[in-house]
Order: sequence, then structure tokens, then C-alpha cells
Amino acid sequence: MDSNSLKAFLTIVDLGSFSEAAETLHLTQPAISKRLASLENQLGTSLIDRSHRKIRLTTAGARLLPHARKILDEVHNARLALSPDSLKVEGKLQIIASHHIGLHHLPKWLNRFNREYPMVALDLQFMESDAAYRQMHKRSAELAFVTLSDTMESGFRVFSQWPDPMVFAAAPHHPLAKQDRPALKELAEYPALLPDTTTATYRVVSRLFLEANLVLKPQMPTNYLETIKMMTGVGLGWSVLPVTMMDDTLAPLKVQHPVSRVLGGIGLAGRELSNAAKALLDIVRQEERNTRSESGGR
Amino acid sequence: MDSNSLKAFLTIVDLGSFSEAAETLHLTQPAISKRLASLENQLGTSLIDRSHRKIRLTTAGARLLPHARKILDEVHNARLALSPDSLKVEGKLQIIASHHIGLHHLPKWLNRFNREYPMVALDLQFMESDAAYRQMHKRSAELAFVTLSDTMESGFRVFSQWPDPMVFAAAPHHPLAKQDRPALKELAEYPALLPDTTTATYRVVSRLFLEANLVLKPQMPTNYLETIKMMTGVGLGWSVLPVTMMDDTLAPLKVQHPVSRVLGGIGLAGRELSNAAKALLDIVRQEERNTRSESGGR
DNA sequence: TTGTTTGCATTCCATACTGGAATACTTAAA
DNA sequence: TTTAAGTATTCCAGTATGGAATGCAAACAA
Repeated sequence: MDSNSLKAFLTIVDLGSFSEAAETLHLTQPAISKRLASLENQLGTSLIDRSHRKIRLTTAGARLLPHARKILDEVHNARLALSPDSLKVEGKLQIIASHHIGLHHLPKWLNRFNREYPMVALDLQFMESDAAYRQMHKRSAELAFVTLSDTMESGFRVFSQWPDPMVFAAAPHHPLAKQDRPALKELAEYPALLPDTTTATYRVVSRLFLEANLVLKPQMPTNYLETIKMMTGVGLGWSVLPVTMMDDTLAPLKVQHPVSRVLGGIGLAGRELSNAAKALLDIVRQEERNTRSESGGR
Repeated sequence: MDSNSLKAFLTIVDLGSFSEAAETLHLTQPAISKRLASLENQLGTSLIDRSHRKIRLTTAGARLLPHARKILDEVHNARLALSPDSLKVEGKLQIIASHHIGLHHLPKWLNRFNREYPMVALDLQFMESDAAYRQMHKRSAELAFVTLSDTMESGFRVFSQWPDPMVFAAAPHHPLAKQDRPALKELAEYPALLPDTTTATYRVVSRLFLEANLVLKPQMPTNYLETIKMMTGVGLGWSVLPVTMMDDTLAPLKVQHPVSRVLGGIGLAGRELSNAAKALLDIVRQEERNTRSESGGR
């Protein structure tokens, strides 16, 4: 069993297509077909059902999948352990960031990182947290900086995390802004500007309302907090935003319930980090420690 | 990187020889040379130093070694996960047993096992516990039934264990047998018939004497408890033996210090068990539970 | 030093595998 | 039925793999 066949198998499964897998692996489509056929032959069982338009894993294929990932992770680790330039920080570094972290945290990290490690080719992708988890699972990136999920799958490893306290907010001229300590019941009378139901923020807020037996009126305009902030500032409803985003276009609502989320950098358990990834994490940890001690010292 | 090259690498390392590895893997010596050369080529580094008579791992080879084992374990697990006859108990089962367990426990296990699972080809090897740990590490067997070591390396997994209480003993006509409650100091005056210094039993007894600031007079005749028992019965010295081995050729010495060891069945962490191994462990657990409840119920 | 032995490397050759190009086949949708 | 999309098959060239015979180097003995 060689790693190339397993890689072919995983790529086909992840991309859902032989021809796309071929392209990704810089091979022709027949070559991919043959690699998989050879793997199936060695294992004495079919792994992928191609009898329909859309390919599907067979039972055996599904059983093989986690093992194949583990084997390739370990092959990756072995190669890393043998790389002689164990001090150099260079090569490609694939990372994923949520839009919010990308806007509010990445700049100061990458600024330093680029200056200190100019030999690293950064490959940065933006996506929401749950898409990030999926992509990480497919090994599309080495690190992801996202909102940590309370329902985080095992298999991920948190390298760095920090709290991101949030507040209820509305436009200064919004009726809610005039109330001293608005209750959830009063919030429930106005439209809520929240990101979609897959996000941690939505889940936290919706649980608050559920526990109070209230119905949330969510407008689901966008997942970009910047846009939500803008719409909130215009007066289209109330929202829940990180305190760090508050400015004079918004008025904080003194709602009794504290809302918070945790941001962090995650990697895959069982997969060693490159020097570049370690270097970036060091910078992240330093910068976030600084940020917290500054704001905490005030 | 394919599993065959890694297997060649490990076999060479474990056997310390290309030609023996070739024999083990049913290949010719040049074929093994070429497999390793190809692996070294792929990794861009030499793994084994053949410049001297006795081969040695290079730095890179030593770094690769644990990864190679892990990869092959996972390949093994993947193959097991795909084996379609997940209910059948058959094939080869390689186990290791200490001489003592082989004599006093194995018969009743294997008797049942052979009757219930006649399709399994048992491959049984006897060796002392520390040799057993080494062989397990080399993946020479799936299970080992031995004295559990207090300094057990990580990487092993205990599947079943039971206490094996021991007593000090001497021949009925030995001077010590005439004393009511002999102290360690008195034992120290006579030769001790103990297994060699690598065994758990020796370590336990020698620690007792060390703590009492006494010098042990070990005769080191053999590691076979049966032989030690015989020599003790003849009156050549005192010994420490499992209570289950006591009979009227021996007199127990009522020494104050309780001595005990733990026997058990171990496997390798990170390596799934075959159905045959699982079936044997089930029998072992049942039989040992029975044995203990019988003796405990008296 | 000089055989001699032991043990890995090299060479040669036949065979098997691998990948690309062209093409055939299959399925689902129009 | 036609068409489009996607995988399998065939053919061919280049490469890799294994066995047999042989070469070469290190350790050992005389």
C-alpha cells in the first residue's frame, strides 16, 4: 500500500470527482482511475461506487477513510521529522481565518510575520468557522483561526485561544437605546441582526431566547459582522457584536445576560506543525497576550 | 512512500541484517538492498550506515523509526478494518508467554480456545518478560502474557491483569522453616534462590533487603520458577514463589513483608487486535475471573 | 601481510507497473 | 434520442522491481 494510492483515494473523496482529483494531483484522469483501481485491487474490495453520476463511498471505502487520513498524517509527520533544515522557517503555509479575525487580528500578526519570516509563502483563505472545520478535516490548511465551537469535533487541537466578549448593541436613536436595562422580552419585539444559524454567536443568542421562552426575530442579512454593524448603526435592529467593534455609531444595550465567544487557532491532532506554523503561532500568542494585558490594564 | 519499503527498513533494523531481513520477507538480499535504497532515495537521506560490519541507524534512520512503526501499525489497522469476515475467528495468532504462565495458566486457556476456535493457527513462543517486551515492540507477536512491569514502557496496552501473590518459602527441614516469624535479617544469612536481576520478582525482593539495609545472597541458578522450586525443596536456600506453586515439598515462611506481582496480557497501543486475539482475551478474562472467585470464595 | 569469510552493492535481464493520449463506455439530463 | 459529463479501457513508452550472478569492502585469522 503506497501513500500515492491513498492520497488519490482521499483526493477523489474530498473533491467528489476523479477528474478534479487528477487535476489537483497533476495527473491525467486515467492515471487517477488506475491508482484507485490498483488500491482496490490490493485491498480486494471496491472503495468507491462509480455506478451513478455522483460518486459515493462504499462501506469498505467509508471504513478505510479515517485510516487513510491517519496514515497520510503519519507519513507527513515522518517526512517532517527528517527534514534537515529544522531551524529554517520557509516554504508554504496554508491558513484559514474567519472574516472577523481576518479584519481585526490578522493584520498585526501578518505584519510581524512577514517582516520576521519573509521566506514563507502565505496561502490565506477566508471562510466561516464551520466551513473552516470541514476544510481542516480535508487537510486543506495547516491552521485555522476561527470562533471555537462548543461542539468541536475531536481530532482538532487548540493551539491558542482568547475570549472575545460581546455586547448587545443598537443605533443610538433606536428605541432600545433609550431604555436603561432592556430585558430580553423587549429585545424580542425588534428585529435581530444576527449571523446565520450555523454560527456560534447565533447559537448563544438563540439559546438565551429559548430559555426565556421568547421568539427571536432574526433578519439574516449576512455573516459579515462589519455589515451587521453597519446595518445596526443605521437602525435596522439590534445585534450582538464584539466589544472591540463598538464605536459611536452604536449604543451598547445594558442587557443582563453576558454573551461571549472564544476565538482561537486550531490545528489537526496527529499532524505535526511546520516551522512556519509554529512561528506564526508564537507571534499570535505574543500579540494576543499583549492585547489582553493592555486592555485589562486600563 | 510505500509500506513495503518501510517494512524492509524495519525488518533490517530489527534483525540487524539485510540478508536476514530478505529471508524473513521472502526476498533475495539484493531486493532488500534496493528497497531500502529506494526509500533512502525518496527521503533524500541515508537511513542505515553499512560502512561497518555491524549495521547502525543514522540520525535520520533513528528519527524515522517510530514513525515507520506507527505508519505500518495504521496500515495494519486499515487492513483489519476492511476484512469482510469480521465474525470469523481464524488465521494465525502469534502470542508470547512467560514460562510460568505457560505452565500454570495457558493450558486451561488453550484447551478451551482450541476447542472453540479450531481454525486459528496458534504460534506460541516462550520467553522472559523483558525479552517479551522487546519482541512485542518489534511486532513479533500480537499478545504477550507476562509479569507486568512497574516500569512498563508506554506504547503497551494492558488487556487483562490479575494478582499473583507470592510467599517466602524453604524446605520443611531448612533451619528457617523452624523459626516462627523469621525476619529479613535472618533470611539474609542463608542463600536466596531467585530469578535473575532483570525479573520483577528479583527487583521486589532486592528492594525489601535494600530498604532494610541488608545484603541479599542471591544464587542465580535459573529463571524457571519450577527449577527454583525444586532447588528450594531440596534445601539449597530460601526463595519467593507464587502461593499457587506451594505444596508439601515446601514450607511457607511467615515473613512480615507481603510480596506480590501482577500477571497480565498486553498488546500494543495503536494496533488493533485480530478476532482471534480478542477471542483469546475473552477466554483469559473469563477463566481468570473464575479462578479468583473460586479461591477467593474459600 | 595475506587469504578467507561474511555481508552488502552492483550489474544484467526479464517482467510488471505506471502514466499519458486517444477512445470507448455509462449515466443522467435535455 | 441526443447530448454532456465523467469514468473505464486500450495501447504504448518509460520506469521500477526482483532474481541470479558477480563485485567489493570490512573484519578476522593465520
